[in-house]
Amino acid sequence: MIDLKELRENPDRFRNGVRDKCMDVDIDRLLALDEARRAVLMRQENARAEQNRIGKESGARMGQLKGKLKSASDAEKPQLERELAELEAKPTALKAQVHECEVEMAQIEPQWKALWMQVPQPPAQDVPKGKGSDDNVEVRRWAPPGFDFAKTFAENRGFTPRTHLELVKMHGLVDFERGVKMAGTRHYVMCGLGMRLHQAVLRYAVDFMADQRGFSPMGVPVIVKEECMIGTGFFPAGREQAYHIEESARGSGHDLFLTGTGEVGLMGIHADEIVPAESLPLKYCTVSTCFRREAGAAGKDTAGLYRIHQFDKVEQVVVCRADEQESRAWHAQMIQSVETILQSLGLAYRLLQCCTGDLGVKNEDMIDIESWMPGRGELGRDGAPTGAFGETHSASRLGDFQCRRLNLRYKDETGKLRFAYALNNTVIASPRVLIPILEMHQQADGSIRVPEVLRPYMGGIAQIG
RNA sequence: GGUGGGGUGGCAGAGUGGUUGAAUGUACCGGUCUUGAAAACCGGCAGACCCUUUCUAGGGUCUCGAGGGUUCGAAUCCCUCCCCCACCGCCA
Repeated sequence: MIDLKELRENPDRFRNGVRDKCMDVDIDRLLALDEARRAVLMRQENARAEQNRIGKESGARMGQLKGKLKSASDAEKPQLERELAELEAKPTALKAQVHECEVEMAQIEPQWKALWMQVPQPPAQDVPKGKGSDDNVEVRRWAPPGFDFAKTFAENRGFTPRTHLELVKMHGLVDFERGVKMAGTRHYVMCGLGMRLHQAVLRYAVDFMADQRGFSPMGVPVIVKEECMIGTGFFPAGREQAYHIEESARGSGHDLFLTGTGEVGLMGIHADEIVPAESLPLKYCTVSTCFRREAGAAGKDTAGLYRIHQFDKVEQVVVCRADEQESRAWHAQMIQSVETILQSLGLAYRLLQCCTGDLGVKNEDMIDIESWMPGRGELGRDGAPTGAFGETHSASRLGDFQCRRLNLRYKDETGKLRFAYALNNTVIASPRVLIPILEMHQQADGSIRVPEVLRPYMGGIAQIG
């Protein structure tokens, strides 16, 4: 969430942020609610202060009188009662005042809070303006030696590619029918070498981050309380995307939600903490199963491993000092890690600077990495797909938006408490990344060459089929 | 699932209706002492929010698991919920 003080001082920054992100949050209404809230708060606090003052002044006397009253004779009672009533008159009136304020507050506060939570982090200055993914700007692209983006797959490799769907069927790597039988649409069963490849990719990515980049691997909950979802910024906006375990409906416990990314568990670790400044930057990675309802995506990418309800992902996060330059440096490093991995897997990819309209509520800067998938895209003259980029990674800078929500702080050199800056990036998401791996490494006969870096994780197997 | 015991400041641990945001210990920070350290002694040591401000402070409200209630006044009494611990049962 955003800093309310900053909103009051510089509302235009947030008005523009909302506009540039093509969102609809009424900043002026929030400002009005905020002002109303503070007015009520002030009245309430003044009444309370007076109440407390009187309590200190004559509280003891009141207690005394009450005590006396119990053992008082009938003759003494009226006098005592009178004094007591006199003493109680003022605080009783104040009590009513406080209650009045509470009632008003109960009106204002929920609206104020709800609206506040919706205000997005404004995009960084240098993020290109745009309406949606069509306005994203390509930063650079890379292809393995011998692969030229200007040519078709057939021209590059000398044969027409099979789609990953054909390849997994051919080698029995994935069983969609039985996945659907058990769990419905967008579910699948990973089989044999398919499962091994899936695991190999994940293990390789975790080991890379731990060994080559010094990130601490963590195992985190994938079913979490609502606070974690709100704290990490996925709720309220993304509520429809998350599976909801409604324990409350059973009359016990609290509701839980399945996380759609390891980011939730990783960032939740230090929620409500003041971490030692020396411990920054925190560099964590995790491999976790991710669950997504894909609400609103009906009919989109229905076939294959591209858009599924359950997958596994290695995620990396960095929590660093509240310093934009440092955050940018980490962003670059996290992206570089991914590029190293993709290159070692022999995949072709491009980096896209996402435009303002393609950003979510919580990020101020986002780079998407799309891998080339030869089996995707329009059909060519020969009836085979012409290939297309498909998003496999997303690297975000969140400023202090997420840590503010999570209440994750550190003490800076001057002793001031500050909300840390957060970043996150996919390391590898599988099985989606198996699509480019299978399609890029297929041979003319349909067999698949296993990228060398994965072989140690597959018992040395170099080829599938 | 059953029974019992608990949730108070970084930790430990008092406190059962009225200057208790909270004793005490300990940890931590600063100082004195010391060649240095330890010990001892002195001082400091929660956070959020609101208001004012000569931009450095000052004032106020809230917070003792969470929420609600009783009361002039709640850490303390009542209700609901959550969590933790121990033992038993069940179980991957």
